[in-house]
Order: sequence, then C-alpha cells, then structure tokens
Amino acid sequence: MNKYYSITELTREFGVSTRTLRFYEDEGLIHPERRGRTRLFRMADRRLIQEILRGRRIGFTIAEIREIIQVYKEPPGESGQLELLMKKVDEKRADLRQKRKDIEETLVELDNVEEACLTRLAEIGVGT
Amino acid sequence: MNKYYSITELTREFGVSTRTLRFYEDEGLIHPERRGRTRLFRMADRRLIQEILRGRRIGFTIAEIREIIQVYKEPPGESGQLELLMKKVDEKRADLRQKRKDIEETLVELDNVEEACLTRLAEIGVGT
DNA sequence: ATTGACTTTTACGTTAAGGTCAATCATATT
DNA sequence: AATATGATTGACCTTAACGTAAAAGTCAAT
Repeated sequence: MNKYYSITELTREFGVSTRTLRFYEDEGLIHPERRGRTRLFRMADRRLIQEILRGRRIGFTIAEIREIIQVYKEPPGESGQLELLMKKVDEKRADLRQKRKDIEETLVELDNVEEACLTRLAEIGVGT
Repeated sequence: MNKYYSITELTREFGVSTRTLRFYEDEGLIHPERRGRTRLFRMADRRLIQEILRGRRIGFTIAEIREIIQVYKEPPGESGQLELLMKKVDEKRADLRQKRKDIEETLVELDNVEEACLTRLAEIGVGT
C-alpha cells in the first residue's frame, strides 16, 4: 500500500487549484515528496491539507496556520515560549468563540429572511 | 434625545478606523446624515455598523453584506428573485454550519495544545 | 510520432479591504 | 492671534492569497 496521491487528485478532492497547493508548499505548510520534479503526496500530506483548509475556512491566515503546524511538529521547549504560546492560544479561542456566536446569530437572521421570503411568496401566489 | 454620534466616537467604540467607516459609506453600506460636510451618525447607523462588523468577523465580503442589507431595506417583490434569494440564503447557511463545525473542531484542538503546554510546563517546573 | 493529460518553474496580474498621506476646513480654547 | 482637535476629500499604497499565462518536460495511448 502506502499510496501516493498526485497533485490533481488532491485538487479534485478538495476543490482547490494546483496553484494553491504549490503555494502552500512555498509557504512551508506542506512538504510533499518528489520523484524527479513531480510532487508525490502521501496520506499525511493529505490530512495536513485538510487541516489547512479547515483553518482557511474559519479565517486563519497562512502565518497562523503555519504557526499551529509548527507547534505540532516541535512544541517549544522553553517556558517563556510556552507561556507566550498559551497566551496566543487563549486569544484565538476567545476569537473563535466570538465567531461562533456571530455565526449563530447570523443563522437565526437567515432563518428570518427565509421565512419572510416564504410569506412573501405565499402572498404573491394567492394574488395570482 | 435622538443623539448624534461623531465618527471618532464610533471608531473608538468599535475599534475601527475612520477610513473604514468612510469606506463603508462609499460602498453604500451606511448613509449617515450630514451637517455641512461632517457626518452625523444616529442610533440606526450605529446598529447597522454593528451588523456590518459582525458580518465581517464571520468572513462575509462587503458585497455579501450589502446584499443582506438590501434585503432588509427592500425585499424583492418578484417570485423569481425571491427564489434566487432563498437559494443564496440556503447556501450561506450551509456555509455557516460548516464553519461552525470547523470552529468547534479547532476549539478542541486548541484545548489539546493548551494541555500539552501545561504538561510540558509541569515537566520543566519539576526539573528545576 | 503525435495527441492528450499531467506535470514543472517563473513571473507578472488581480482583488478585497482598507492604510497612509497631503491639503484643507471648522471650531474652540488658550 | 495662534494652537490644538477633529473633520473633510482625493489620491496613491499595501498585503494576502492566490489567478493566469508562458514555456517546457513526462508519459501513456493511439
């Protein structure tokens, strides 16, 4: 086994362009192997890309995503660094909680819009 | 009463720049009154700005925000338009639900990072 | 051997959402 | 009268995250 994925396989699966994946490599987020010049992606790369795209969806910048990946690869050893990291994590969490709240409120709003639409449609339907 | 807010009052309250508020006006999101050239914001403007910033936080573009505002100002009267709108609303909701899921997963991940940090700190603390 | 489907690198282009700077004006306070 | 504070418009600048195009290499199938 130990299958390899080609770049287009992954672009199709994730709905992104080759440019995007190459860009992520340039930015140091992923490090696919090579056979000659051609990139060969493994399961681990695939999963990493999934995480990157999840980060992207919730509005993380490339720099932030890189930072998170770094932490998983080699967590800081010095206590000052650790505390700094924890502070950042805390901020990010507050941020995400706010975002979640924003989303929930907006979902309610969209429900209202939909209802208004339905009501309006019914009115029109009755009139005709 | 019927108080007026100055532009800097609002920038301080919401943590944005004057440029941002003027930009939103240029983009047709808000329409503050004027005394001479000077903008005068009212409660309604204030609330609208809050909504705009909420939209911004969850990653809506200016165009999307404008569209939502439009719907509130004058919902489409024609049934084709209404159905198109409902389709868009449906897509946005799916989008937001995905985002919410992403956020929840990431929150768990950040909890793990924090725990790892604490463990690591404890190890270091013991060693010293 | 040529078509077609992929792949590569290099490099310039684009878009959204403001930032920044300059020049000017009003007001009010010292 | 001069200084400070906050307002205006207009114009160009910036940054992230890719898009797009060019030129060229690989490989299988026709």
